[in-house]
Amino acid sequence: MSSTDAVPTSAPRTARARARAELTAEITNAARRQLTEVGAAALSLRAVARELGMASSAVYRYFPSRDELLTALIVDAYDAVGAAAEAAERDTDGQPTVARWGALATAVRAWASGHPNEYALIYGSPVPGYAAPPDTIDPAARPALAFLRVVADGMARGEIDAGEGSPRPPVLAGDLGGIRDAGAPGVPDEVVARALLVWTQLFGMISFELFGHLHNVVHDYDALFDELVARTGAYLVGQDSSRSSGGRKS
Amino acid sequence: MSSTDAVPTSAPRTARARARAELTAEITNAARRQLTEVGAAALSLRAVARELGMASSAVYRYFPSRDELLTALIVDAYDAVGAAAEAAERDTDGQPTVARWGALATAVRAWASGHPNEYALIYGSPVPGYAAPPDTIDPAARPALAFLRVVADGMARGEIDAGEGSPRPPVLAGDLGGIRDAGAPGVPDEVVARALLVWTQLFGMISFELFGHLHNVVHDYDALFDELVARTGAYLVGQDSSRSSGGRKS
DNA sequence: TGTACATCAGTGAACGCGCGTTCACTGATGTAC
DNA sequence: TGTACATCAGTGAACGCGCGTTCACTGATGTAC
Repeated sequence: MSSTDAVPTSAPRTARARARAELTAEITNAARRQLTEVGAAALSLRAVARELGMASSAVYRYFPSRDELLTALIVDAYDAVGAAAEAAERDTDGQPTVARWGALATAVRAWASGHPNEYALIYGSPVPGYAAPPDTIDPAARPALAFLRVVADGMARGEIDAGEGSPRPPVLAGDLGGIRDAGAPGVPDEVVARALLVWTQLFGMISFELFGHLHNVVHDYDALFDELVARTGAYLVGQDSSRSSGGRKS
Repeated sequence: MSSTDAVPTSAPRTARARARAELTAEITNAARRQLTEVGAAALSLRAVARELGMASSAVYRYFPSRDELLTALIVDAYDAVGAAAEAAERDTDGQPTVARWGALATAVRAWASGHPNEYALIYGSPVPGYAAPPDTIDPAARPALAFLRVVADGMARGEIDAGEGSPRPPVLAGDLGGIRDAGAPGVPDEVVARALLVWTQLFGMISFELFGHLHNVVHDYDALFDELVARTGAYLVGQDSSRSSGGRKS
């Protein structure tokens, strides 16, 4: 889950290398903890150093600047949701598409609820003055790619009713085709469009919940989530929209 | 559009009062401009004062603290989207529900695109260390209430097919009922649930666009938006989901 | 209409704070022979 | 295996910065009589 895991953990030989790997992880952990308390924009190198009981200048042996530390946190966060989504996808292999979608959506929401500030870091407002470097691109794509695998799989197994496609402007068809090429082979435009709809709905719903836009309006967020996920699932596979299966999870 | 408009603008008698109203507006304008450049978390009283060429201490004659200035900006932003949504609702009076939904959604997105930092301020991550005071509650509800008017109106005119309701857990039914009571009289739970789905989808889609999650994936955001809004419109009124009307706007 | 007093707007200096980053340094760990 | 030198980790002081907020003050505007 930590960015240092990207580098193979296979027994760093020297004591120095071992200590370095451990301290790098401890620093990102402390930063993550600080994120939880104070939010992304207020994350400070000095506070992290303080929490670890070391001189603030020492942190510079591990991260060349505050922004690089932020980048590590962002990559970690994307990797964490990505891993959660991939696990849900893997664990439901062979199950009906609607169930797989429900599991994946629930996994994303569970991660978000458990790590609200990390969720806000990657799916909320961009951090002012921070430009995400290219290293974040691949991790950022992981959750969506896991989702597209569910869609492509459902399509291949004939569980998704693509209906009769209606004409779309060529630019849009091009974008939808690009998504198909990137991770949903064999999925027609119609279904890619549905996938985009339910995917953005998922994040809109989670953001509304976590950022307080349903405060005093919704009281049982679990129930609402299950209801709407059942609906988006039905929509995704092309079932009649007015038939909402009340399939509840755990 | 400015928070000072809440106080009746009806000719302040004394020159002092007039000057005070003007300067208060100038301060929020400068703050809004700063927001555009630097984001919410980095908004600073001193920078605002600098832009207006006055001593930083002078700002305290108008706003007792930085947080109060932030609150004014938040209220202004909600009022601005709210006004845009209400105008769309009003201007499409008598038109089909799907068209009204399209106009309202397009108006919200247009405002968001034109004021990305204000959008991020109210619909993005919460500002760390800032707790929204009760004054923000009413303005925050305006866009949703305008939307619910469209739904209630469509229901009353028989344009929305409610289908046969399926059983829902009592807590959820209670929440949906609360929404009906708050602004959608006569709208059955089934349709309130659909409204929640398309409403959260709208903001998820806008956030993905503005916060860069579709970067290099989608190239024609207008086309995608029109496509998905046509779909959520059809879903809202209970039309067959696989029939997407290609209704494009302006 | 004119005067005396109260209210308010704006100034500039100062407070204490935490921040990111640099630098010369000490001592420990690693490497070459 | 032992020594000599190079590399690295961590320290503590210092830099310059911008921030929110307070305070005693000056001068202008408003109000009561």
